[in-house]
Amino acid sequence: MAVAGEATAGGVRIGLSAVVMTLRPRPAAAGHRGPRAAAVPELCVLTTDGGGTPALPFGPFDPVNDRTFELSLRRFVEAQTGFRPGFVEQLYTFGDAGRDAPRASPGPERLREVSVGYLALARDVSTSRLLSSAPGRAEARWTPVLDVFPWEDRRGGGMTPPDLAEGLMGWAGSDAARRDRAAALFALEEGARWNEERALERYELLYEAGLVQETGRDRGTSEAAGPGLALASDHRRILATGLGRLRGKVKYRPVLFELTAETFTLSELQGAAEAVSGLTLHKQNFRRGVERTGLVAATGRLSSATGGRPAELFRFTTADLRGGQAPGLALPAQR
Amino acid sequence: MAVAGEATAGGVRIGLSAVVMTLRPRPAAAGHRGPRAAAVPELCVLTTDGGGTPALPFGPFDPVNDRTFELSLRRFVEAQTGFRPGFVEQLYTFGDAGRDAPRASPGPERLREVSVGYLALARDVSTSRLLSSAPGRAEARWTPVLDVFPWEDRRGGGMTPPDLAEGLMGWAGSDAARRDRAAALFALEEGARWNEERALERYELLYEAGLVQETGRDRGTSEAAGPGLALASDHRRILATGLGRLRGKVKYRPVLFELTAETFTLSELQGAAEAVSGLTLHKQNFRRGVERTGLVAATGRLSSATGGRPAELFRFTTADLRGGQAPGLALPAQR
DNA sequence: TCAAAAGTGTTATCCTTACACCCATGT
DNA sequence: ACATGGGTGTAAGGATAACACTTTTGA
Repeated sequence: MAVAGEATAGGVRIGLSAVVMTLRPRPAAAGHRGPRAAAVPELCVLTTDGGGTPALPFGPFDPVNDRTFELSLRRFVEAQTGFRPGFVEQLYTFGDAGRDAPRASPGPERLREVSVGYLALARDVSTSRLLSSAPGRAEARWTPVLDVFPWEDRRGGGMTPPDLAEGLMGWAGSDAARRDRAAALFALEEGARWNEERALERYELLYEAGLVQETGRDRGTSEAAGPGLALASDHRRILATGLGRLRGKVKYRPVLFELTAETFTLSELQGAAEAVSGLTLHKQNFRRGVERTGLVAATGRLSSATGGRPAELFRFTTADLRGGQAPGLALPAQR
Repeated sequence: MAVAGEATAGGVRIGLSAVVMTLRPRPAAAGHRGPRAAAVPELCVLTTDGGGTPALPFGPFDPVNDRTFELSLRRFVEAQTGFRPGFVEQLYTFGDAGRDAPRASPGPERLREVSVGYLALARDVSTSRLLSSAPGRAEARWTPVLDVFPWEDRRGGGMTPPDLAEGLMGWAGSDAARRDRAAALFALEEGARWNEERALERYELLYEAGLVQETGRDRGTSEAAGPGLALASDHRRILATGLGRLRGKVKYRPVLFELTAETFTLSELQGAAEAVSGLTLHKQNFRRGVERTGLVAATGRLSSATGGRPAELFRFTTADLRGGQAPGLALPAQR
């Protein structure tokens, strides 16, 4: 029976990668005990630490014991991290040669790694314990997604930092196509609008432009620095895929409620939407949008943990009225 | 070197399936030489005929010779069918056990087949030759997609046929959840709105309800009949995935122009959108929507092949102005 | 009484939907 | 002239975006 689950042959191995996301209370900034701190959560991704570089949970597909990819994924994520994901959806299958380039393969042929990426969502798990340094096991932790992609945070009037914009323009040089592409993706021009869903394209542009750490690593040139936290292998690309998918999906399916508690105030819901999208949203228009969907219902109870006037608590109602599918939430940007 | 490209081991085999779609002139109905026949195209999918049941082009992934899935796909589609696809996009990776159930596997272990599905689009190829019965090769042909999914055609006031609605309600019985699901997906209730993107969910519901041929085949029970043309293995499910993806994508990316000729009249463009969506669209609102996107430009030339007043010819312009991404087309339903 | 956050009213503008009508060509 | 399809004007209704303002609590 050999190594169960190690599906290898002809230089191919099938593995599963998991982008497991949750919202966690943002740790209070040192020396700045903001009153609303609890209401501004942070989007985090589950990572393992297999020696230095953080990585996504990654495991072999076990064709003998698991009937489906999804079961396989749930099994190894729990084994590696002690965490049991809820909502799960396939992202993409990555099979390109060279995606893991500089690693020498053990055999005479190059080892070909095919990985099926999955997105999984979970409610706040700050109380539950992740596996830490169990023998022979990777250490699991929650890593803020915007630490990995700092340029994806547009809250607080956050523009693309000047040095990154300069780097992009330096790469583009006089190539008009490059300039246009960079300007469109990063909304560099005055009045241009930022599309939060295009996280993957932005990452890939930065990779191509040699502005992230992975470029140097994969080309075997230098260990150049770059913005954001680099991940192992092509995991940052997979994470960007997951972030883009989540940001898009929030707008047409009620997935945000996979990330929130049973009951929530509308401000908390808005905070969740802002953490996911990386945008500051317009309060009243967001509320009107939420009401229009009919996806939430007032519970009558109040939350007085907010510092100001107590807020009404709502809950998600699965009333998927209207012939169509259950919709998502409008994300009306502020400013 | 053995069978190059046959990636097998541990009971797993990786293959690629292709949903190659194009628009072709609908063959004139016998005895009804309609004048506008040329303007109403038909969405077709490339199929092979490996002994009786039509199948999608399916081939092994060749990890030795092909750097990427996409190259592998392009290679074997061309080899099998003589046809070279243009636009290509990954759909989904299917890995569930039992998806090919009744076939006895040769070895002691069950052969596990993982297939990566792809969507490919092509301009009208009615002039180019598909490979026909070359020795040792599958015969390729274009199969109308709506012959495979007759219930997906809502043009001409097409409602779900009464016998299918009855079959669904018979399956649902007094189970309210089943009734709601069927009613929502097939817009059975008065005034309910049909969502053309949900082709996969509709097919899966029919499969679950035992109303398509594949149900009986996979359960090994009877070779029951059912609406539409059954395909080999789970290829009808993959095709439904592709159809749903295409119908959705048309609305937010300019993919329709991957299917149309260099120049076209707005009526032809509308016919293409109707063939893809299975809807009858509102003429003027469709035009306004097209204009608003800025995706087409008038050429100044006229087409007098229409039977009435000559129509202006337009062409796709890749002017992806406006900071965001190039948009798709609005599909304003008629009636 | 004041800061902080909850929650509401109103308006201009745009897009969607829907109505009906005119225009240019071939037969 | 008339059938056939190409092409247009206009208006109601709803969604969106943007104004600023009132309410309720804790400190």
